[in-house]
This record gives sequence, C-alpha cells and structure tokens, in this order.
Amino acid sequence: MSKPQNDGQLAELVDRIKLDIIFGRLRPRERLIEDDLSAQFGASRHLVRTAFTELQRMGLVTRRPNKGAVVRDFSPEEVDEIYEMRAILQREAASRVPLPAHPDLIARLEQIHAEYCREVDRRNLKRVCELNNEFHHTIFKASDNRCLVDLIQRMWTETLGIRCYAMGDPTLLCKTPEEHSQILNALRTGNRKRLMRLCVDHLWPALEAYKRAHGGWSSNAMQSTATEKPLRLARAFSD
Amino acid sequence: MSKPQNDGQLAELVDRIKLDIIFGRLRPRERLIEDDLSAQFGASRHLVRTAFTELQRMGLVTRRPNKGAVVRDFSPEEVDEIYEMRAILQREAASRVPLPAHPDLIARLEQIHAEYCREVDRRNLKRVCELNNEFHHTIFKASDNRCLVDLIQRMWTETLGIRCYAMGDPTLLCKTPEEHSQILNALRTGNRKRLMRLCVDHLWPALEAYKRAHGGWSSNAMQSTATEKPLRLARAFSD
DNA sequence: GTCAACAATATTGTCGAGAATCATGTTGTG
DNA sequence: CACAACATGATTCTCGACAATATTGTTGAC
Repeated sequence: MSKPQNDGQLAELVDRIKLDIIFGRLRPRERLIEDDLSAQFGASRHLVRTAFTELQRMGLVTRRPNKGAVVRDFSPEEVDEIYEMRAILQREAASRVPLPAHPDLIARLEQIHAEYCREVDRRNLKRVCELNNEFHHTIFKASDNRCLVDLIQRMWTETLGIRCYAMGDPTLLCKTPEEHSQILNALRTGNRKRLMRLCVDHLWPALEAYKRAHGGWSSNAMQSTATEKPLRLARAFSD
Repeated sequence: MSKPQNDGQLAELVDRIKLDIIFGRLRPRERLIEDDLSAQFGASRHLVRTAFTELQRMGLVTRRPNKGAVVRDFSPEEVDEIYEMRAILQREAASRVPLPAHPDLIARLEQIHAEYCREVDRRNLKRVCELNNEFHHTIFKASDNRCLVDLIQRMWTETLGIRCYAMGDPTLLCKTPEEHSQILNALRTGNRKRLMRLCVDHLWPALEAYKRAHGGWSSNAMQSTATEKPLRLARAFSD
C-alpha cells in the first residue's frame, strides 16, 4: 500500500534498522555506513542505499551529499516544536471522532488494549511498541480525514527516536495502560473534552523523558539554554 | 539543505518534471516512462529513477512495484480532506504570526508582492508560481514553529498538481494580487481575525477550479457523488 | 613543534548490462 | 466464437564495477 516499491526484502531491512534506532542500539548522530550494514544484514549495498532513502523519508535518518547517513538528531527546540504540532493534530483528530464511539471501534480497541497490557507485563517491548501504535492509530482513523491521519502517523514515525527514552523507563511504561484505559472510558462515555485532553496529555511523558535524558548536552545546548523560549503548549490544553 | 543528496543535476531534473506537472503538460494518471524521460532530458536512467523517488517523496507522483511511476491523481474526497488540513494548518500559522507584524517582514512582503503583480500582468506563470509561494511562505515562517511551516510547505508542494487548474484561469489569477493586498493590510493593521480568515479563504478558489475541471469524471466518481459527505470546512472559518 | 601540502584510505555516487516482472498479442482447444 | 495457456515485447529492478568525493595519515619546510 504505502510501500513505495519493492517486495518484502527492503521492508524487512528498513524495519530492522528502524528497530535499532527505536531501541537505542543506534544512537542519534551515529553514522550509518553502507558497507557495514550491507555485510551485517547480508543485503546488497544497493538495497541498503534504498533503505536509507526510505528511512530518510520517514524522518529517522539524515543524509548529506557524499557524507552518508546518520541517525537523525533533534535539537531541543525542534523537539518542542514537533510535539507542539503533534498536540495540535491529535487534538484535532480527537475532536472529530464520532461520539459516542461505535461499538465495533470500542471492541477493537479493547482487544488491542488487552494484548497491550499483557505484553507490557512481559516487557516485550517490540510488541508493546506495535500495539501502542495500533491503539492510537485506530482511534485517530475514526476521525474522517485520511490526510489528518497520515500527518499524525508521519509524526509518530518521525518521533520514534525520541520516544525510545520513554520506552526504556519501566516506571513510565507501566503508567501507559492506565492512560489507555482512561481514553477508552472517555470514548465509551462520549466525553469529548476529556478525550481530547487525554489524547494530548498522553504525549508529554515521553517528551519529558527525552528532555531529561538529553538535559543540557544535546546538539546546540549553548544557544538553547539561552534562547529558551516559553513553550506555546498552552493552546493545546485549552478546551 | 533539505536536499537529500546530490548536486544540481538531479535538482534540475526534478524541477523540470515538477514544472511539467504544475503546468499540466503532464496530466494526473499519466505514466512516466524512465527511458523516455531519460532520452528527453539527456539524463541517465538512474538519475531519472532517483528523481522519481524524490517526486514521490514530494507527493507529486505515485509508484507501484514493477509498474513504474504515474503523475499523482487525487480523488474528490482526498482533495477535500487535504484542503481541510491545509486550512487548519494555515489558520494555525496565521494565529501565531506576531502582530503587529515586524516592519522588516512587511517590507519583504511588499517587495515580493510588487514583483508578483508585475509578473501576473506579464503572464509569466513560472515566476508567478514561485513568487506566490515565497509570499505565503514568508508569512508562515513568521509563526515560530518550523515543524508547522514544514507541514504547510509539504502540503503546498503536494497540491501543486491540483492548483494548476487555477493557474490556467486568467480570471482567477487576476484576483490574487488583490487578495494578497488584503493580507498585507491585515498584517499592517494587526487585525488577527481578518488575517486568519484571509489566509484560509485564499485557498478555496483553486480548490473550486479543480473541482470544476474534474466535475464528475474523476477517479471514482460513481461513489463520490453518492457518498458526498458534508464538508467539515466550517471549522476552519469559525473565528 | 606547527602547519601546509600532498598521499593514502575509506566511503559514497554513478553507470550500464542483465535478470525479473508485467502487459499485450497470439495461438490452440472446446 | 469464447477463453485459457502460452509466447512476445516493453519496462522496471538489481547487481557489480568503477568514478568521484571526503576523511585521515604522512611528510617536509620553516
């Protein structure tokens, strides 16, 4: 579907590199060398190249002419701006989901949620990550604008490298099932304001975790501490 | 900067194909054959391929495995959804531009506007297109969120193929300088509500032109006339 | 010892040819 | 005549080798 071309081999390669980024095996700013990955995954260099352009499109790696690919790194300002937009988009989507939610939607979400809780207990991070995505994506899909859903999904993928810091934190991870429960409740009871607020608030813990992890030392820290602009996140909260 | 790799040769090729799409020399759904373009532009087929993936990333062409590239076509529903999102994003940007606008910003815009009017009179469509982009982009850049600006710009590029129908219509084209004037005035007087409204309303004429041109026959017209959902564009208007 | 100019290595970009795949035309059978 | 099976041609995808570029290491003059 959204696959640009190619069969499964490329998709698998992209996925494996993606996972390496998500789980921090590849760190931001780390260089990705075509020959190395080619050998590591037993794929032709051409395929690795293609995977790079795909990962670039997804916003997970950065490329510069004749200098190769590196894992994408976000400046503190960039992270703030991205999360500001995620908040706006997700809030918009939440405002469009028909309420009270269709029983089929609830059922589907409960199913995902149940498996999610199981896998969280088992610490099966890969599956947790997938199910988490599926849970939110299913909700947002219920808003009737595919373009909006695409933008949300795009920024979801783009921030995989940011959210990995939250995934590594067991305390944070254990809180998410409860938050998902609350979202489900808001859908069931048809409480739109609460749904919107929950969908937005759900974003912050991961953002905070990233900031804690990068506290001070990130890319251009010197300027950032000085420039430190007041986050305009308030808008996203206001009902 | 945002160039993924490569020097100018690829960029030029991409640009030429892009212009062919913008000005309707290449129509939606038209197939792009690598060998043909390779011969036409005197570029290696590999370069044409690379250009295709770039154009695909920009959302101007669609590719399917082993079936090659075609100029992207939008279903009526898709067009509505995309313009709904453009309205939301541009409205958001307009709400963030510091008002009253900085004199430098005004000066820069006046300069662009002056040249724009000149080129409209001369019917220099290529330059008109560039200046129009520059005008709006300059305004949106004044909102302090690069991510938001990127999303807007992305959707701008994506809809180049849609807006070509408006560009071909002299009546429509002649109205745009006046609209830009009004936007400039709103910026000068610091009338935020009016600015937001103008930035959103400015979108519709092109959308309408596209719909007129494709009236009924586009991709899946049979369903679309039946499904015809009430556009949720009202939101974007409400102040 | 420091620095610039040069040489060597590492890495990425480009190309052309052949393999794989899809679309179309043709033939043979009922 | 209808239709499936096959053969042909067009087009895309993949690979390996080479060229271009960046990075690192070395030398020699001052």
